[in-house]
Amino acid sequence: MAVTLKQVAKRAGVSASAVSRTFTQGASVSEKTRKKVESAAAAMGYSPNFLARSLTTRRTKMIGLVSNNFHNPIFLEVFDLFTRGLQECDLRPLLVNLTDQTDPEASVKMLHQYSVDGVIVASSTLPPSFAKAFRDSNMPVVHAFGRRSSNPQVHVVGIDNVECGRIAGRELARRGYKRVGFLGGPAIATSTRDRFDGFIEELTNHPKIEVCHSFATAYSFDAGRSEMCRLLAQNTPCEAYFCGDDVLSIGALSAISSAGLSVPDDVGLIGLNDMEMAGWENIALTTIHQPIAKIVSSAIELILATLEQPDRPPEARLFPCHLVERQTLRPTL
Amino acid sequence: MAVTLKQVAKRAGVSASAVSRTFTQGASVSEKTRKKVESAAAAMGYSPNFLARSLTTRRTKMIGLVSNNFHNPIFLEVFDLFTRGLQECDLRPLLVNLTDQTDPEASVKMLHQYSVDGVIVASSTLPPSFAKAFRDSNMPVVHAFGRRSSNPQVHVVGIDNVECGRIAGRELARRGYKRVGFLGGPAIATSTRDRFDGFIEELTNHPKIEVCHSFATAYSFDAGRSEMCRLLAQNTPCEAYFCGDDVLSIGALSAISSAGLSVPDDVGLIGLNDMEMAGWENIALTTIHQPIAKIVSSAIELILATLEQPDRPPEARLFPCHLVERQTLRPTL
DNA sequence: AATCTTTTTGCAACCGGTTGCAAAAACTTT
DNA sequence: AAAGTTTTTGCAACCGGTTGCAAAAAGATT
Repeated sequence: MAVTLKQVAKRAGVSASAVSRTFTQGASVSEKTRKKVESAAAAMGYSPNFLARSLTTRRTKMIGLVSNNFHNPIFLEVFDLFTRGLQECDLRPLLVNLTDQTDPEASVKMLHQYSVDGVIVASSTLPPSFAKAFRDSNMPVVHAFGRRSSNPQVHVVGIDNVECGRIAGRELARRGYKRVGFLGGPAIATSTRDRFDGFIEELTNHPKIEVCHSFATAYSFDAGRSEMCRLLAQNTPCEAYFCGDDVLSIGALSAISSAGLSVPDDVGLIGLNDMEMAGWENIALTTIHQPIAKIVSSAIELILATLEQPDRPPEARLFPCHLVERQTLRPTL
Repeated sequence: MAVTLKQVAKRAGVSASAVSRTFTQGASVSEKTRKKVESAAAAMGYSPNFLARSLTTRRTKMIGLVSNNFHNPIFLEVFDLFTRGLQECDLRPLLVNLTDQTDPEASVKMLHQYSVDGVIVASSTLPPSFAKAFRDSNMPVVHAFGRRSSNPQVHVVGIDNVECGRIAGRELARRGYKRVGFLGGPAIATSTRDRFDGFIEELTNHPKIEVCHSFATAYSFDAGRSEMCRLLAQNTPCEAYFCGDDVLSIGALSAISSAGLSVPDDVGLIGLNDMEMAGWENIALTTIHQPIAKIVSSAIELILATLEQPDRPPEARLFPCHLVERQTLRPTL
């Protein structure tokens, strides 16, 4: 069906190598044969088969794009950025959705079988078994939205979650709240732990402030909503909450208004991410901005660099975050 | 680096064919050699290279997953469903993000160069140039969320947008609204046109009802919001609007509450899609449910069938939609 | 044990390309 | 025009697999 190099060679009256060379950057072909080949190719609608080519070049220009965050709307933005960014570098994302049923080893093996040049793991909630499998995969791997470890085995690009926790703690203290809560994502997620640690650490500087904490079962609207419902049903909810993620905050927001309470008058909220929706006028969430565009482009840059230079030592790139004030915290007293 | 079939063959003391056959479904190998090969392979960590294999089998088990809807949160659900569904069928999605800068021909060519077995185009706003390029690609193509055409050239799976327009029109009429509006997505999108046509058609049965219409620039929150702002600033906004998509509705909702008006008391809204967010308690959008899970699984089923039987005539599968009543339309008078 | 079947095996060609190498062709220089 | 230099070219081997075919091995039948 498809036109092959040999057919083009025959029609152009040249050898196969000549055809191959016309389609290879920087190969030696005279202007004359190049013209002959190009017109034959155009007439026949030929274009080289990348997979066959990859066999010898050892480059497929495919990147495994792996994630398990298909329920947090911010990841749609993330996928948009990744796909566009990779396409601009002439790379193709092979998308892998890690579900609970997925076997870590199997996904790594699959990516290996498809000879992807590298893997970008985009997840803030990567189970350790996956982290380990990718670490041991001896493919170039960049973990975006991951966590810096003391002994990094794999490139990490993301934010300093501990620092984000501190920022949130500091801000709630500054606003004069006396009883604050941490409403985190899944307790196992490292991002949750780190945000929690920073939050607590900062608030130990303010011994008068009382701190509670609890964890939602997922980074999702429903989880945030039901956790906040539970908290409000207790006799003494906090004055303000740091939610581990915007989508949790929005769930919490919904729970609060359903309970007939108002934000920020009755309960204050601060989120994390600054997803597009946080800026919607009917949400207007005060939140900590995570520079996802920078994270994504940096991850791509890093994977490209690692393709060039595979033995590059693992690197952690953490970007600073900043507070975006909207309308879910009460004014400073 | 990677272990090859030949190395395994050598170690197992058999021919290359024997190794190949142990890893091929239904090939003839004795139990004895299979065991030998399997233990050698396991010891060396061998697994077959899919791309090399694809050269002879002519199956890559890769499916191009093409979309330009990276700003409508419902598409995160769509991508989740597609990736899971494809993975279950042992297929891998090669993701392509069609941006405004993308050249239709070039993307088709690229998918061809990667020898994808088929293409699923998931878009409700596919520009005609792309539709044409994919139609002419002579690859198996299924257009999900597409439009039935009178002379289909390509498989389509989706909903009957005209009928959705009718449902919305009927519902607004039933509620006794006397002045209704259509707030559509981009005027060029076929889905918008069809929804509009159905809406108008239905309302011609109710000559007393006055109908206006306008179009947002995209299927996005911002577009919905700014279009609704514009409408409210006019002297005579309608009593209720059918928005061409939930995300538009939510933008409109925001505009309405910013204007100090209330839903459904001052303005009624009905959306289309029933995205997860529509059910969030602080949104509670009355909307027309689009069965995306069915659409996705049907699209996958159809592409699988087409792989088996490439000359299968183009088919249109349209699923029925139904109204989901929440709280953005006033009760029947 | 000899013959006939069936199963298993390896050879060799092929899938669609790339690339090192040496020969051929095209320029330069004298 | 001969010799030297540079560029272009085709051959052949290779990338990592699969597969038709005929020969070898195993099993069944007499």
